[in-house]
Amino acid sequence: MARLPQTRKEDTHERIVEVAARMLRRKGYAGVGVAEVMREAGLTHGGFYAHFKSRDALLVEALERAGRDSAAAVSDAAEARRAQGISAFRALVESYLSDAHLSALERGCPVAALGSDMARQSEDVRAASAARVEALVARVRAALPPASAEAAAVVTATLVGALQLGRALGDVPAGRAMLAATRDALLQAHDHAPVRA
Amino acid sequence: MARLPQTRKEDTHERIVEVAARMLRRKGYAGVGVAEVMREAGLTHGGFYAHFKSRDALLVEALERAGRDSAAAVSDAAEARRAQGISAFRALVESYLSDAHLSALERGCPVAALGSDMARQSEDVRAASAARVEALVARVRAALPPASAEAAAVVTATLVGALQLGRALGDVPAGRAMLAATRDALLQAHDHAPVRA
DNA sequence: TGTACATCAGTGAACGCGCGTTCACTGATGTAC
DNA sequence: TGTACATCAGTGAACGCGCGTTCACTGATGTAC
Repeated sequence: MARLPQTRKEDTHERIVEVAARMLRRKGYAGVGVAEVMREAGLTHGGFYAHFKSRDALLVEALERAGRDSAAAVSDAAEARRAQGISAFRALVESYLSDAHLSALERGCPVAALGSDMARQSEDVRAASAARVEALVARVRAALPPASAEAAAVVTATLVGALQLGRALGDVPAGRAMLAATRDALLQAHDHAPVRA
Repeated sequence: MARLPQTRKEDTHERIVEVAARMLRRKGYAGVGVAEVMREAGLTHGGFYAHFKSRDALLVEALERAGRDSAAAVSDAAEARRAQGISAFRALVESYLSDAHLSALERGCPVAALGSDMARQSEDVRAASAARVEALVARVRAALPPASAEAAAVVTATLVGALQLGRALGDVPAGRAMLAATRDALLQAHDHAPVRA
């Protein structure tokens, strides 16, 4: 499994990125501190710059890691639903807008966790963030029937907005109501009159 | 116009809040610094605590101010469209998802500007933020035909998500395409089969 | 198999800086007579 | 109308703290012979 097993340093590097990927979603861009990341990875902050050119370089790697992990988690949940004969689109919507995702901030979708701050980041970080948005749109498009592919952007906006507002409401029942209303509307629109943009 | 014209101090207070309301949307919660707000209001930072109990207290007032101003701006733009015989819902969607709103971050909707960070704030600030979300949902509901009132939550999520992702894409044409696709889909759904959640 | 040495990952002290908050103060405004 | 004084808005220095970044170092790992 380990190709190029330059293990010592690479293992540490990966551990730092993993910690940062979670902290990034839990606390936002501004909440990721070099010292705290290193401490949570079991190291002292001095060694940080042997692994990353700058804090921003860590954020770029953490974004990619968060996107990959979250996509895998949503895909797994969607696959489990598909196995029960549910359509790909319904499986994606039900997984993304699940109560589990609502409360899984630090392991969830980075686009929902960071969306409103993306435009405020340095150029490198902003580009890596925009790439996460585009990857999410692509995943939504892949789950839509070909005839509705142009609806990918709207559906993505709806998914992200609903998860974010559901969390912002603060009250768990209110957040769940936001998700339930959005699930129903998206699935109804899809069933009765496949969305055509 | 000036009721209770306790002018000197009240004028200053209002000026500080106005500066903070813009800075809050331009730079996010973490970007609002006491010293910078005071400097931009033409004062020194020492006087801040004669006006506010804490930085958080300023944020609460700034959120209310930002919500009120942005709602007024969107309402004005929507009214202008209504005057041309357009439905209230279409007028709201076209105003909220306009290219002007896309690039008016610091004067635009605070929910789109701050959404993903709302859940991370202190209790007071989070509550004031959630109130902005609820006020936005109420405005959307008021613009929907009574039979579609239950769609207010979904539509709000879609509007906020689209504006935010449009800004996150960084590239202006790409952002505008996100808004255009969302406008089309929302208006088509509304015209052909009034959304019923 | 054992010693000598180079490499390398991580340590910990230090830097300059900006943060939110406090406080003794100044100087202008406005009231009393 | 003019002087004496209290009030009040705003000033500026200072506090303790955490930030990102740098750097001389230590001590463990691994290679050479």
